[in-house]
Amino acid sequence: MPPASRPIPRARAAAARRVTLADVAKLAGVSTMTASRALAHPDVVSPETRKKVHDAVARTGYVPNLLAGALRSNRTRMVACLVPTIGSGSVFMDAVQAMTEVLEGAGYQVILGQRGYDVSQEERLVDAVLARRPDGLVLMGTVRSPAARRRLQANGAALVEAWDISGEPVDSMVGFSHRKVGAATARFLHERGRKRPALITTDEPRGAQRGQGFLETARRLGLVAKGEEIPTYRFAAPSRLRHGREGLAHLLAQQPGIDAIYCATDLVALGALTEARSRGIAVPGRLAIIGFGDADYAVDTDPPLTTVRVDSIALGRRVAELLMARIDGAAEAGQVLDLGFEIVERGTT
Amino acid sequence: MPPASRPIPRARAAAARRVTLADVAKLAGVSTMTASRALAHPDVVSPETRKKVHDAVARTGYVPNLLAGALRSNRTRMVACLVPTIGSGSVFMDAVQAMTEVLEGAGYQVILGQRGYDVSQEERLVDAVLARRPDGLVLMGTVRSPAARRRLQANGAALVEAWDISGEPVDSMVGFSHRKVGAATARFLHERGRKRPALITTDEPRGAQRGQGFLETARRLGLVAKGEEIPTYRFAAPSRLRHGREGLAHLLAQQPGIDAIYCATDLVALGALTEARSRGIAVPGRLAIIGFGDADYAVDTDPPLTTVRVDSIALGRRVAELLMARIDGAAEAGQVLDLGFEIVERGTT
DNA sequence: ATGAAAGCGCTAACAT
DNA sequence: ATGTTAGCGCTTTCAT
Repeated sequence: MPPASRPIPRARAAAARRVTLADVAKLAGVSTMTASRALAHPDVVSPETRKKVHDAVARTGYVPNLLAGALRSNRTRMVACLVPTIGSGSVFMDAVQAMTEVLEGAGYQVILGQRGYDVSQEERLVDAVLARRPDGLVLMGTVRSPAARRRLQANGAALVEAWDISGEPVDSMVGFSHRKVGAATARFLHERGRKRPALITTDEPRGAQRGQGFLETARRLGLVAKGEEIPTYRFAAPSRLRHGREGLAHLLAQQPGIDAIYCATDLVALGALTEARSRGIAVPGRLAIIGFGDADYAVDTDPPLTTVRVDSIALGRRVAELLMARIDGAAEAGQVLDLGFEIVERGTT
Repeated sequence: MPPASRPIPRARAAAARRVTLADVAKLAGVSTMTASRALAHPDVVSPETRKKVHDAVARTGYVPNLLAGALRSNRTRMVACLVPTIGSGSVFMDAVQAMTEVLEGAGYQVILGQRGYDVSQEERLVDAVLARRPDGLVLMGTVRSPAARRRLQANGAALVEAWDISGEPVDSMVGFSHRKVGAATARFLHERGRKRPALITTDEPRGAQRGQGFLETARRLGLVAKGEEIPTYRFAAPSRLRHGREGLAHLLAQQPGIDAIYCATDLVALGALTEARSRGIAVPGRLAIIGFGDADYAVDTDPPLTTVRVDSIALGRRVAELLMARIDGAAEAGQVLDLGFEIVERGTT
C-alpha cells in the first residue's frame, strides 16, 4: 500500500512543462530580457520591475535553467575538483569542504571527480569533466597522466593544483612543501635530543617526499649509528593503524636502540603508539613519536600526539579564492602559494 | 621569472575558438547530425563514417559540449548528491565514493552539495542544485527543511534518500534502521551476560535513533539497576575521541558498577577504550565496549573493537543503481531498500 | 544510413 | 531602463 503522502510519479511531473523565463516575463508583463536582468543584475532595472518579476518568480515557482544561460554566456559557474579518492580516509576532504563552502557562497557548484589509482582512467575523467565546461578546475594532489595534463593545459580553464607545490604549475598552485615537512621533523627530533630515529613511511608520492626529506636531513644531522642506515619501514597507501603497529614491531626487531619514530600520518602514529603501550614501552620516555596531519583525534590520544599541522581549511579557502580570481582574470597565472605548516608539540615527544 | 614550461595565458586560449561538432563534421565530410550520431550511437552509422568522424575528433582534439546536448535532450547526465558535510569526519564519504564510481562508469558526473548545519541554507542549496537540472538526486541523511522537501518533490527528478530509512520516502530509499542497530546492540550485550550497560551517545539525528533503540531494548531486557536509569552521556556531533574518554570518566563517576559501554561511533569507542586502558580497567574483562561503523582502524586497536558494520560500499552502489533505474524509468517509485547491518565481534566484548 | 530544419532556454549585443 | 534579434552547440524530428 502506498504511503499517505505518495511520491509524485515522474511521468506526471515531467508532463507539466517546466516554467521558463518567458512564462515569468509574460506574467510580469515585461520582456524576457528584462526578466533576465531583474534576476541577474537587479540594480540595473527599476525597483517596480524588479518587484513584478520577483513576484512572478514566486508565483510560478520558477527555477532558472543554468544550462541554457551557461551555453549562451560561456560561464557555467561550475568548478570541477579532482581528488584521488573521496573515501573516509582521504586527507583532502577537509580542504574540499572549505573550498566548497566558499565556492557555493559565490554561486559556484562543485563537481567532484575521483581519479582513482589507475592512471589510464585519469584521461577519461579529465575529458568527461572538461565536457561540462567548468569555469575552473582544482587538482588535489598531482595529475600523473601526461596526456591528461596536456588536455588540461590546452583547455584553458582556470586551474589550481593544490596540496603539493613541488613541480611546475600548469597554472597556479596552493600548498606546502612535503620535503620541508620531513626535514623539519628530523630537525625537531634532533633538537629534542633524539639520536636514533626510525621511519614508518608510505609509497604514496607526497608521503614519500616527506620521508625523503626526513632521511636527507636526519643523515645530515648524523642521526644514524656508525655504518648503518636509518631504519625504515615502508607500507602501501592508504594509511592504516596496523601499519604503525607492524612498523614499530619490525623496526624494534631490527634495531632495538631506536629512540624516535617518524610516522607518515597520524593514523600510523596512533598505531605506533598503540603498539608501544601494548609492549610497555614508555612514550615519550624511551620512544618519541611524531605524526603528520593533526587529525582531530591527535589531541585526545594518551599521551596526546605530537604532529605536523597543516591548515586544510585555510588551504581550501585559498584555493577557492585563487581559483575565482583566476576565473575573473583578477589574478595572474604562475602563482605558487606556500601555506607552510607547523609542528605541534604534545605528549609523545 | 616564468618557469620553463610556461602556463598558457587564459586570454590566448580563449581567443582560439573552441572546436565544435560542426568543425569535426566538416573535416570528416559529413553533416553535423551524422557526426553526432557517430559519437552517441556508433552502431547506427556505417563503419566508414564512424572511422572518418573518430579520426576528425582525434585530429581536432574535439571535446563535446555536454551543456548544449543536455539543453536540447533534457538529459544532463549529472547527479547531485547532498551530504551534511564533506569533511574527513563524515561517515558518508565511503558510500559517496562507491556511488561516484558506479555513476562515473555510466557516464554520469556527480555534483556535490554540502547542506551544512543551517536548515535555512538547505533551501538555497536545493534551488542552486535544481537549477543545474540534474537527472537525479541523492540525499545522504535527511533533508530537514520542509520548503526544500517541497521543492524536491515538485521538481520531479529521480530521487534517492540514503543511509536512513526511517520516515516516508519522497521517492525511494536505501539504508538501514538505526533504531534496530541500537536494539541489536543491547541484545548482543545482554546475551554476552552484561548486566549494567551505559551509553555514550550523540545529538545527531541518526546517532540519537541508535541510542534510543538501545535504551528501549536495554530497559525491556532489564539491563538496569533497581530504581535507576541507564546511565547516559550525551555529546554534540561530530564525534571525537575525547567524547569517549570524557564519557567513560563521567559514567564511571556516576555509576562505578557499569560493565558495558555502548558508543555512538567507533571513534568514541576508541576514546572509551583509551580511557579504560589509561585507568587500568580490563577490557573486556571488567568492561565491554561496542562501537558503530566498523572504521578501518577498528580491527587494529588493542584489543580490536567489537562494532556494528554497515556495508557503505554496497550502499553507495545500490544507491547509484537504484537512482539510474529511476532515471531510466526502469524502477518504480516508493521503494525502500533495507540493507541491514551486522555486529562484528572482536576483542572488546 | 544520412541530411535539413528547428529549437532547447537563456543572455550578449545592439537598439531605442 | 527596456526591448529586439540572434545565436550559444548540440539533438529531436522528420525527411530522404
